[in-house]
Amino acid sequence: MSVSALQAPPVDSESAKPLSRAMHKGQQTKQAIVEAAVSLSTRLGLEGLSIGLLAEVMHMSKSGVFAHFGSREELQISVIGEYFVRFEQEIFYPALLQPRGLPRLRALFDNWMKRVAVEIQSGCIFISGAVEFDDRPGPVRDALADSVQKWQQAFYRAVVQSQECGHLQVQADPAQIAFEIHGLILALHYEARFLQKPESLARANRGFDSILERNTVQGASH
Amino acid sequence: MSVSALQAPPVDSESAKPLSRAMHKGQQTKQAIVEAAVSLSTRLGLEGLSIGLLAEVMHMSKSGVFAHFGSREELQISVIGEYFVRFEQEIFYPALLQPRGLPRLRALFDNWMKRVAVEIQSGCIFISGAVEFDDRPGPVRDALADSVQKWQQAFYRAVVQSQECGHLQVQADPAQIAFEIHGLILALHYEARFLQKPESLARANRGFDSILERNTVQGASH
DNA sequence: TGCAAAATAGCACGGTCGTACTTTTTTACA
DNA sequence: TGTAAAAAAGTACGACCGTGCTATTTTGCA
Repeated sequence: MSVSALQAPPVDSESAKPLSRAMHKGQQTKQAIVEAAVSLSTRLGLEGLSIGLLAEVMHMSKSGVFAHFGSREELQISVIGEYFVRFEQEIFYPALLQPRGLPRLRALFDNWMKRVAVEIQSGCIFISGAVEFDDRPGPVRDALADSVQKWQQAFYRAVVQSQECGHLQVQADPAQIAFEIHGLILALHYEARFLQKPESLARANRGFDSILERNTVQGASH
Repeated sequence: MSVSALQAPPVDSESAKPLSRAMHKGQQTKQAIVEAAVSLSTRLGLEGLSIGLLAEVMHMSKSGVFAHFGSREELQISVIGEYFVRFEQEIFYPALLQPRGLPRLRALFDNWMKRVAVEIQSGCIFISGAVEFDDRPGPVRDALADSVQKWQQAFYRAVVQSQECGHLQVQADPAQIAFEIHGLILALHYEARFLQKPESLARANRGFDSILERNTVQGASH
């Protein structure tokens, strides 16, 4: 589960989730609980997620749900883990199918935009969680920061590779580019979800194009 | 308290706050409570603000605090109002002392950066509140959205004025510029406060300069 | 098929929350 | 200074929270 987890699709066929065969009942329902918890957390935040509400949604008793995790913190950490796995599957792995450099960087951003179109209605744990845990140290905050830094590194890597491929100017600061892209994503979330401005998605796309233009090597093929 | 509230400094000398004379005891302590509530809310969010904790900080009874507002929602709305007043005083009014156009736009952003340097340790209600209330309709959300839109309009106005003064290109989309500036501020908050990256402030400043450069009228004096 | 083990439910506890109601204290003006 | 009004405290209630403990049900393997 190191950074290399972002480099290649998962190869384990043992711990995969929907192979109800070879998976005991407990693990199945635990997986189902985590999925319901993710759904609740995207809307209510990790802090808004309560075991009582989760039990109600699952048609289970509070203690039945609780027994799978042992503590609320462990539940929250499981949610973050599951959320990150989905991030990998929906955004990163598909982007790896594109060739290195600008095409992959674009795919990374485009996949993100597709996901955001959904998250406008639900919410993003990496954004709400950052606000909820920004001065609340502990294992939940650590798990959250780890996940965030993993995708930030993946984005950073894609920018650097674009430079190595001769698509982006070598004198550009890749961390600065990653920072500005992050800003576009945050502004999109804020303005589309809270202020309900439908034009925000186009604005984020325009901002991304503008960043690329201004750092593109003239005449490069991509 | 309409949009014009951003256009000029307050002129009322009657309802000003520290004139303990002519202000009954109740209003004084209410003001003190609101100030303590703002301090708590910046750190814990508007949702994390509780009457019990606030009473403890104020060395008062819960019911004593409660009586001043009648409901938690009213307390939260008071906090938002006070927070917005500070925004005006620390960011907007000083910027109005600068001449129209780029100097004022720069002052707006610079004042913001100064304030963020403080908010790194505490937090920003306009950011945490957006996450907490993005799908929780009601008067608190409305008050929050109103305040946010007021400063967004002030920023937008400064950009348009920069175009009118011949400082920024007229073909630029001022709303797009405002959107990208908003993104820089959000990324700064996120990366400095949650991820604790100290270089974020410089990154935000670089991003702002880059936005201006790319929309500046060549040879304009500013 | 029986039986240990795993999964789930039931119940209780102490805590915090917002808020309603009543009582006491403090204020400010005649 | 006396007194009505304002401010603050006291108390209680019901709701939800996380979590520990015990009983019951369900599972899966010998």
